[in-house]
Amino acid sequence: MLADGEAAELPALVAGFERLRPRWVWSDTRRWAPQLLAAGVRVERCHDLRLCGAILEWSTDAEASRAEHPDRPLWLARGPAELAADATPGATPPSAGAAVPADRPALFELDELERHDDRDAAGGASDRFEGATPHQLAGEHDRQLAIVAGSARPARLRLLLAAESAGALIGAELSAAGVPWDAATHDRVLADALGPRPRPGAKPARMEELAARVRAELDAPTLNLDSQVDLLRGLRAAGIRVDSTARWELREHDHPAIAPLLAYKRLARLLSANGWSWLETWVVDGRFRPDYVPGGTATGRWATSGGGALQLPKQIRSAVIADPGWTLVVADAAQLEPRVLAAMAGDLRMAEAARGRDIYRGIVDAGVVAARDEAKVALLGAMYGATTGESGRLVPRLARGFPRAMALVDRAAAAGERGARVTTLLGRSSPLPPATWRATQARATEPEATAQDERRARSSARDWGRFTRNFVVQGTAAEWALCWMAGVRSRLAQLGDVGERADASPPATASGPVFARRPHLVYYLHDEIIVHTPAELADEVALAVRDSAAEAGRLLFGEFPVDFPLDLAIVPSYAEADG
DNA sequence: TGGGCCCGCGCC
DNA sequence: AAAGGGCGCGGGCCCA
Repeated sequence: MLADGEAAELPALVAGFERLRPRWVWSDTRRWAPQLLAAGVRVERCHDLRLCGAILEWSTDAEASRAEHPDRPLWLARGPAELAADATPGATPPSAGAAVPADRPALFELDELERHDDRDAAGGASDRFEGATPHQLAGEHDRQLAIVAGSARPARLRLLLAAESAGALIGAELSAAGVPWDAATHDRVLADALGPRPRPGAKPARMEELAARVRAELDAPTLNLDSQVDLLRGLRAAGIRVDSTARWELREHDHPAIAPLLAYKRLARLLSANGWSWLETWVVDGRFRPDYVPGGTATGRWATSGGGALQLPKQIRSAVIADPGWTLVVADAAQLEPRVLAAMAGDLRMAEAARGRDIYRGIVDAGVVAARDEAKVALLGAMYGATTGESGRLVPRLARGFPRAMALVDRAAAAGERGARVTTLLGRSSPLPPATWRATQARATEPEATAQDERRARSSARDWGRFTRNFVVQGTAAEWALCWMAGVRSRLAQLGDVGERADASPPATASGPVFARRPHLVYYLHDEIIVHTPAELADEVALAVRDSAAEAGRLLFGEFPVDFPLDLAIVPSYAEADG
């Protein structure tokens, strides 16, 4: 750990070096970026050793090269004192002309890799550093670069590592800036739906009324609607034949208790997930600051640990309101995953169907299916591995129309069923199935295997096949989104600060020292972003967002003729953008 | 009392 | 309209 005195000097030191536009190499962005941002220092680019190491650990593209670099990491602490020694005398930040090459990495001290990376249930990265001796940061960086250089597709991996690291910076910046949130509007939404805020321990009035009606209709005066067990028993006792209390199953039944029950469940969800206590916990000083976990899922999509930022219900998005004089630029990539599939499969016919705005309409126009809804269901089924129902019935039609795209996902599924890894376009590899999965497969091949053993094995093989089928598409879409967002980030940085003109928007001080006077990303949801910007820059921001989308397409797919249209809106409130 | 599981449901 | 993939989270509930 840094000594206190050194930690205090860190932001100024980093800010000084930043003028040389280095790529910072550090252990973990989550560990370093927040304190820098809090001190008003933004870093342009970095190499996140933890995230990049996790990618390279499993990359099948890098397999051969990894074998040539088997050394265990060995961390050597390098503190700010040594960092400063590279600079002009003392701890004075160097001027732009100082003799430090722009691409020379600056080194941060690291005593041990943090390891909340337990994505690999199959075992791997998390025990990799177990008991490792302290080790040189630069050595680990060199090791990672060597793996990339010796890999099958170094340019793609390099792009992936840069995008992943940019994502890590963005994650920290989103939390630092926060989503502008109007607590009064949120409270109004809650009160309209639930009734006034109840006393602690009491249920909102609307929920109590609905619960009473359900109990009356079921003739179960003491029924606890919040208990799944109790509720299931109550429904059955009233003659409603259900196997669960899930909404989609309840909807199938015609009974006077169902409507108030569904209404109750909807309100209960709102209250527990985004009610008044959520508001008090997560919205401070007019900003919602969730804790993002970039690269937190197997496919490379982000996760959150706290705040539930990736599940913001549409119901409360009206509380996302730009500061006075500011506005929101809300953009999402329309039908991202099918477009990604078409491009990565090199399926020209599917890309053609996707050109313009609506790929589902395009599939109908190509004569593959008769109706837009059928196209949608078939395409989702192809990407998710549907085998039954309408979706399963339509998938073969899709396969005839777009054999290349279908072959790509079918190959991925077949690999998964064998227990093999699959890889995204840029080189992120899927985890291996857990040991229990292998045991299930092995059992079915034994001489004394029963029919049930075989059924179980086939079923779990298909389960894993659906995962890998979806992995390649979802993971590559996540890569597109990372590149998009990284492009937006760097373009916004070039727009710079709004000046001190009398007619300029006032600073958004709650966004923190780095972002108070400049457009900045505030939200990211898989294929959607929100930029909070001074109103006078909104058009420039929109252009930056569109340019970045086009650039992301070229970065991943070169000149392959696929486009990634955006639904983009410049609005004061998130609720006014079409979801 | 706290950890871990299941359920249900919000988002993509 | 449902069913295929990925998640997080809160509540209930069981068990130590």
